[in-house]
This record gives sequence, structure tokens and C-alpha cells, in this order.
Amino acid sequence: MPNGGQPTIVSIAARAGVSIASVSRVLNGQGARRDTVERVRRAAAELGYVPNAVARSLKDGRTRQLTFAMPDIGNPVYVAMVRAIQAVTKAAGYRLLLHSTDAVAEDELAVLHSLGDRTSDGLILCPIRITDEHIEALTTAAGPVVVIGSLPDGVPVDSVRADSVAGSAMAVAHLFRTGRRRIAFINGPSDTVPGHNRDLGYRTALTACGLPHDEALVVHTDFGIDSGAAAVRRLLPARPDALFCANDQLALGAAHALLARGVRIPEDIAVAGMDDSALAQAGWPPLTSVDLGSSTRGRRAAELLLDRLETRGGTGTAPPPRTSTAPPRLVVRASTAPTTDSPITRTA
Amino acid sequence: MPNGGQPTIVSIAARAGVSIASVSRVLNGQGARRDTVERVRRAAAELGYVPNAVARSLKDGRTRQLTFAMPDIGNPVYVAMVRAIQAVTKAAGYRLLLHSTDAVAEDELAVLHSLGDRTSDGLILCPIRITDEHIEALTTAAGPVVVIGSLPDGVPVDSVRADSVAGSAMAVAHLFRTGRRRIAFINGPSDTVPGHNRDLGYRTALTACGLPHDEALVVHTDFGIDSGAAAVRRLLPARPDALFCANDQLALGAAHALLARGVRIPEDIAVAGMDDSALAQAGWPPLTSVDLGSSTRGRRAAELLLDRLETRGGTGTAPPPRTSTAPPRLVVRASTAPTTDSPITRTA
DNA sequence: CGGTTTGTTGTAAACGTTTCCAGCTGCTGG
DNA sequence: CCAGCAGCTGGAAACGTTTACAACAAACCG
Repeated sequence: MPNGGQPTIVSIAARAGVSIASVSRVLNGQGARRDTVERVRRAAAELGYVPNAVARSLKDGRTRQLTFAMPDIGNPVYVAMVRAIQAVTKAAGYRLLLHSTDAVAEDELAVLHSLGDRTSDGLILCPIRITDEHIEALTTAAGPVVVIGSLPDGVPVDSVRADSVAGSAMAVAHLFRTGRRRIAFINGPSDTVPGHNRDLGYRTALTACGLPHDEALVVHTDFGIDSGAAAVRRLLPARPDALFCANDQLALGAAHALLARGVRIPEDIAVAGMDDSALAQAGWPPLTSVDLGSSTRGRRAAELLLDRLETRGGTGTAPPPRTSTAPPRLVVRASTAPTTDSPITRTA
Repeated sequence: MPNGGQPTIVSIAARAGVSIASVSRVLNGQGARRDTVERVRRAAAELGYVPNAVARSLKDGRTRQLTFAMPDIGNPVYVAMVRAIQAVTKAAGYRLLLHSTDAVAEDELAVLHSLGDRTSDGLILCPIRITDEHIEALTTAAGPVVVIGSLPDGVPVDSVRADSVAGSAMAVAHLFRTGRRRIAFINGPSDTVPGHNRDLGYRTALTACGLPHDEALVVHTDFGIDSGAAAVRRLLPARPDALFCANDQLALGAAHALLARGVRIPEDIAVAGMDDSALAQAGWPPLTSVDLGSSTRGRRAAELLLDRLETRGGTGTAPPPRTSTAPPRLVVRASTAPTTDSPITRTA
């Protein structure tokens, strides 16, 4: 037998002396005579029968599996998403397939195309960048997709986005309110959507606060602890009194570099991060950070996807794509306590 | 059509004017006449054909999917494992199914049983506790399983374990060498395997160092940042000069509680953690920690599983179960710098 | 008591592949 | 000129389910 000796509906039928149709019916809780049910149940139990999910999937065209593709499972932001998604999908009876794209665009496209192989019923994709090929692949996707990230208008796909413009602005405004006037910015790569948006938020907030934009106070680097430390070295000559970092890892690296130089946080320089990951709480002093709602976004994305799946084959035409934005939330901790000589302005 | 309008091998056959058998052969790179190949290839491309993985799985009895079940994806240790496993499986052409058991034993058993549904070709299980039911389920599992954790002898299953006894001992010995004499211990639940082993390592090392075992210096709690902070409050009256924590999260919570009370680290009290997660590096001062090799274990487990999968149906009898132990590694950071008055013994 | 209903059952088709087998074509070698 | 052979090809079975359909028995009603 090509099967691993695994019992099937056929073996049960033989043992119980009924047809495979009856076995299937009994096992799926449909009507049958008293003793038929009894016999089938017992045979199944004795053989230790477990229905073959693959065969079932083939029959009814669904796998009860969902795929989540993100750039890097090492990043706490994505871990938070995985966690939230997993909670939702598990409750709904779906399994979760994890795919790490290593932030490679081709990999993201491959995942999108592989939706066609019917391995999973739907996909949550977290692209690092959106190219024309992405848009093309998204519009022609073989199954429901939800994108976590910002999509251009007109792409017929549900999406969940973070408001990192507003989030950055909140952080900068907070630093300003607590008396900081030379607010430096350590950003990630500016050619990614998040990088661009955070930059936008930073500039907007500076203007709103009436502060000048000083190029010497801005560093672009990649996301990572070491990069944060390196950036500090470049920024210190510009004499900042606050550091806003596009990410907690950068903030942490920066904070360590400062402390190692004897700079006091927050007395000399305030430090704020972004994402409010476990690292922010873990740092010393604990880091003020902007929570962009990774958990919320993950949960919301999963809900949208499940919703698509359920309203499938309903009235015919699919409902229009929905976009949901998770509001940012500023979490103030010790790393941005006001300077003693600051005007503790509570007004906007 | 019950299918979503998705092209199949049949549509290609029709369009190319050949039989489905020929399509299958061409697509699988078997011999065919020049123009048959040509026609099939073109038809497939024009229709945007993607092979249905479910049908294929049903046919040849393998899904090219692997399952990893762990207690909590929020824990950095498991994230490290996921990452390592993902890297290996991806390279081997397998997808990774993630399952979070929330540390619930029934959930672990359910995963084990669900191996029979043929959803995945193999399972890596990270159980929090091993009950008799686990052993029963493991021995009768419907497919290859690798356990990350310690298994009693005689269970016919590959396993990868951490040497947390030795790891704990290393940490305690290190603290002793750097001049500490009242070494407190914040442990996780003692009824889990890791909890028990860490306790064992702690006691063994104390004895080896000639230090007395003082109950007032030991706290059992659950793994979590807040628990670490709470434990410190209970320990301080016992006047420890070092804190060994069963996990980085505990260590971090403890460190924060100490710093908040004005206790200096490492001058007044040294702090060491375990797991060497990102948190250890992130803390201030950076935390000494024992790396139990989460990555290594994950990678090794994946390799063992893949190996089982390949040597399947070979000579007949399966090779005996293998057990691999990841050696612990002490990572010394600032949080355990020697006290100034310490005998900086480098011997042993 | 015959016709209709109701409930239970079995046969067979279908899902989309892969693959065994047999048949066909066109050669080659005798 | 024909046997044999190689290369291609198509038909059909198989993987393990679910389910439409038909068959059949028993029970009911008039």
C-alpha cells in the first residue's frame, strides 16, 4: 500500500461492513441508522482513524490554511503580528503557514504567485517595498490577499496600514513639549515606504513646532542596533538635545552609545524610539516609544482575510477593498522625562 | 466549475490538443516530441497555470510541509528557533506550518494526533512538560517527530536538548569566580523540565564552589519581566551580591527593579540571565547571559527531521533515534563585572 | 391493498494530479 | 518486406475524500 498503513475510509467501511459513503456520512454527523453509526464509530476508533486533510482539501477546494509572509521573523514587529494573526486564525480553525521573505522582492512575488498552488486559502503579505510588479501580481492574485502596509489607490486588495507619519509627528511633538529644541532623527532607509513616511512626519512636526530643519541632525541608515550606535557618533557634533529613532533597535543602540560616552538620558539627551517592542520596555532607562499597533494590524489583517473567505461565493460580486489604519499611540517612559529647565507646556 | 476558474492540467491539454498525460510529462520534464513540448509550454504560460499542490500531495503522499509547535511565539527563545528552522526548511524546499500551543498540554497532544491528517510530513515539537500521554502519543505518532527538549530514555523519537544544568552551573561558577558569595536565584516554575534542571545546576554549582545553599536566596516564579521585578523585592532582605535568573526576561525585570531602587549593577549586585536573547544585549548594563543554543537546537532539529524524511522507505527498518545536545555558552557582559575587591581568579 | 412518503443505504462520479500500460508511428536491420 | 525496436502518446487507474443519485425497505395514508 502506497499509504503508510494509515487507515482510510475504505478500511473502516470494510471493517464495519458498510459502504464508504455511509462511513463518510456517519463521520460527518449525517443521519444513519442506530447500529450503522455504532459500527462505524467503533471501527474508526479501533483503527485510530484520522481523516486525510489533503484528500478533503482536494474535494472541497479549501485547505483551512492561511499564509503570512513577512520580511524577517527576527524583528519584534513581525513577531507581534505573527502572534496576533495566529490567535485569530487558530480561533477560526485555520492553520498558519509562515513565510520569511528575507525582504527580497522576488520572494514576495513568488509567494503571491504560489497562492495559485492552492496550498493556502489566503495570504497576508507584509511587503517592504511596493513595485509595479507587486501591484500587477496583487491584482491578478489567485486568491484573497491582505496587505499590511500602504498601497497606492486603485489596487483591489484589502490593506491595513500604520500611520507612521502621525506616529513620528507625535514623538517629535512630545519631545518639543518636554523642552527639546534640537531634535535629531535617526531614520531607516529612505527608499522604503516606512522610511519615507517617518521622514515626512518628522519634517511636518518640526515645522508645526516652528523648529528649523537642520540636515546635520538627520541620519539615514539601516534598521539595527549597531547602526543606531554608529549614527550617534555622527550626530553628536551637531549637539542634539533629543534623539528620535525610527525604530526601537536603533534607539537602543543609540542609547547604549550615549551611555557609554557618559551622556545622561534623559538629562542631557532624550531618546525616543518607535514600535514599542519589548526592547523599549527592556532598555534602561525605559524608552519612550511610539506604538504603531503591530498587534492591532496583525489582528485586523487576519480578520479582513477571514471575512473575505467567508463572504466568498456569496451574492456574486465581491465587496470593494477595505483599508484600515491603526492609530499610533505614544508610550511615554523615562527616556524622555522633561529637562528641569523646560517649560512644561501641556497645551498641544 | 467548482474550481475558481483556475487552469488545470485538463485545460492545458485541451488548448494544446494533447492528452493530460502528455501535459504532465512535459511539465515534469520528461521526454516528449519537440512540438508537443512547445505547445504544452505555451498553453501553460498563456493560461498562467500553477500546479495544484493539494492534488499532487494526494497523489504522492507528501505535502512538503513541516510543522513546528511551540508554547509561545512571543518568547525570544522560540523566535530564534523558528528562525533557524525556517532557514533550514526553506532551503530544502519545505514550507513551515506554525503552531502555538500556548503551553497547553492538550494542545500539544492534539498537534501530535493531527500528524495523522497528513497536513504535514513531519513535526518539530517543543513541549513544556512531558506527561505519560505525551510519551504514548509520541511512540504512536503517525509521522516523524523531533522533540526539542529532554525525553526519558526509550522513547523512539529524535530529540535535541539544551544542557541547562551545565548552563546554570556555568553562570553560578562565573559569578563565584568574579567574587560573588551570596548568589541568589530567580527560577521559573520548578515543575517544568527546564525549571527543574536549572535548579539542579544552581545547587550543583553552589556545592562545587563550597557555598551553602540558602533557601532565602531562591525564588520560584513564572517567566516574565514583571515577575523578575517582584522577585527582587522578596530577595533584597537576604542581601545577595549576585542574581542569577533563569531567563533574560526575569533578569531584565530584576535589573530594572534594582536600578529603580538605586542599587548599582554590577558594583553592588551582579546580574546574569539565561538564553542570551536580544534582551540581554539590549539591557543596560548589557547582561551577562548563558546562551542555551536556541538557534542551534532549532537548526539541528530541522536537520534531524529532514534526514528522517529522506531516509524514509529506504532499507526498511528506520535508524535508531538520535539525541543531540547543544552545549551552553556563557556570554559575559558588563552586568557581572568583578567587584573591585574580588580575587580575580582566572583558574578554573 | 396499492401508492406515496420517509429514511437509510450503496454506486459512482468528481476533485487535479501522476504513472502504468498498451498502442501507435516510423525506423532499422536482416 | 517484415520483425523488432525505440520513441511518443493516450486511456485509465489511483490517491482519499464528499456527495448526487438511485435503489430499496418500511411505514403511512387513503
